[in-house]
Amino acid sequence: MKQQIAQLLESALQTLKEQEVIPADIAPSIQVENTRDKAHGDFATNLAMMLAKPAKTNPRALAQQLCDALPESNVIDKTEIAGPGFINFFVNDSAIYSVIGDVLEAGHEFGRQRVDTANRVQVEFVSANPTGPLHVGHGRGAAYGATVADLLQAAGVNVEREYYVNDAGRQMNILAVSVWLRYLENQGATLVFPANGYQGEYIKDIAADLASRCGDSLVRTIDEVFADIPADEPAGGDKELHIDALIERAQTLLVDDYMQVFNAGLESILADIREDLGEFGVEYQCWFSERSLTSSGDVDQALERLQQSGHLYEKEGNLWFRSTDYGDDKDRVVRRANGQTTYFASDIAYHMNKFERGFDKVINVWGADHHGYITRVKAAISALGYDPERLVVKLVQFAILYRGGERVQMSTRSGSFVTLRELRDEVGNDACRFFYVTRKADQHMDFDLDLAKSESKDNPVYYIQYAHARVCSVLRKLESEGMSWDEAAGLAALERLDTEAERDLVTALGKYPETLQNSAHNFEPHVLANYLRDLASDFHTYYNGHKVLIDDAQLRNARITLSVAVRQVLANGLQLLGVSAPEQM
RNA sequence: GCGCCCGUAGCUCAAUUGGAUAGAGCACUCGCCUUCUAAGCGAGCGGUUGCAGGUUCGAACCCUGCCGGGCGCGCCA
Repeated sequence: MKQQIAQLLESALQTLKEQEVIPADIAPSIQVENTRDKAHGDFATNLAMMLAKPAKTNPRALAQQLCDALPESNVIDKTEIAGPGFINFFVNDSAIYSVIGDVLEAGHEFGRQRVDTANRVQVEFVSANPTGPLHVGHGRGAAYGATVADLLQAAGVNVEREYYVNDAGRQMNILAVSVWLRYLENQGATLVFPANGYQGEYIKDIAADLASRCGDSLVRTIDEVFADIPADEPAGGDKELHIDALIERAQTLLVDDYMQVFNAGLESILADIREDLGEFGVEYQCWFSERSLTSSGDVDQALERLQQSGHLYEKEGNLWFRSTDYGDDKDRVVRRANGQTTYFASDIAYHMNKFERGFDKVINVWGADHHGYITRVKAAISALGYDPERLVVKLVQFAILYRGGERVQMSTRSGSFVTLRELRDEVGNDACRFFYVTRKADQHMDFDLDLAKSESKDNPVYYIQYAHARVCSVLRKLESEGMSWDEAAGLAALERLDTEAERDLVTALGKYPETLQNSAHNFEPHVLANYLRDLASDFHTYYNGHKVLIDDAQLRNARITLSVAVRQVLANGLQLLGVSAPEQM
């Protein structure tokens, strides 16, 4: 519809150019927008205001000339000039109402675009370190990333979802030591658990599991383990030195068996994360291992490429990347004097790998606390010769939980953080998914647990689902009353839907496809969430004032047809948000 | 100190990316069940968009400077 109007305007523009009202050499981008207020018609353009200056006339006069030059159209009822020079378009009802037939014909495909396989986009999200269960902060990234990916797919993008598994590095070694020490306890040893170790109960479960698989083959005496280890923090020492020494000791004592312990921790936690996300409706096409970047040679290759192009230099034995060439605050070390590559080096290799895999665009969903990394990663991408615009980083702020009006305190240290699983158990997957994406991602959000759990109109999830269930209910009632619905008759009688509420509802349906597109391409799921709430509201208003199951068969068929179309759009939208559309509540 | 993000109704948030009179929900006040689910609907109340300038036909949005809040500034991950 917008395109049709834009074409009419284009034609009018040409006419005025020929009449030399408007200079021939300007080519404005014609903007047709939805009106905010229906008193302004259905669509509006600001064209006259944009052209008034070059045409050396006032906007309203030019608007009139544009209107006069508009070709005849069977879609437009009338145009009006309003405000400072807007041209408002009033579309005739049959054009507006045709969307109902479109919805019913397309069904669950309505609003979706066919996937263009040439346009490959990767969405990487969550990517939490596999050192413990996901918490509510990861949950928001999961809901956001999954929804963005689904939206893009619906918008016709060939999407691949990926989880970057940080299965290398010091944190993972700390996890391995934590598991091993709990295993030793499980095998009867008494020891003081390191302050910097992973304290959670889940470590004990992994240790017990390890014990049942390996028996006592991994047992070493406490004297061996702790001999000459520097004191831990509670004993007046340094917790970092303490844990690092324990890591080294574990590797020395266990030799090849160390990796068995290491992998026991990694695999168990990864399996848990995978299951957790699966239950949350989040699936990945690829779980990408950080370790694989080293074994495949990608890290070496990436550094080699940077070396070749002159972006690396050595200083004090360390190898540095000159990221300051690309606006970074300081240069960054990629390989330490001891030969170890840094985490950043892995990140460089990882992004090189992504582009080498042929993705046109790469979207990273990061916690907002990682924003400092954007500059250096983009710098590396540029230095490797890729267009940094092909990487889009979306930052997700943390959600603050409230229960009973009180902020739920969370801290990793005390182990009192709330896991995603606990949250899902408490409020349900539907409310979780919806609440997480109902606010802009880069905005702090307050997550009201009581509201998410409440089964009332205050809860937007229930509110939308209820609208869907209501239509289902009407259809059930229809059947039990022995009445029937004739879709063709309904479509033929749409002109009977002549009340204001009905026209509003149909207009809302017509906005679904573009809402979906905007929501997808701007990576803003909240736009769709808000739309669905508004659509549900329009339907509730309609439902309250219009009885559907009436004796007038023609009007009844038309109203059912409209209701079913609304149900379809609600279902389509909810599905994209990962929320169920119940038939009964 | 430097860098990034944010500041909108009493509260939680929108605002089609520069458009018309800044909108919803909650809270508060008042109405609506003999009707397909009241898990619903309607009406009212509520604003100097943190402050001050600037850019233009037009600013919550763009620019500058303040004020206030968050985060980041390791060879950690």
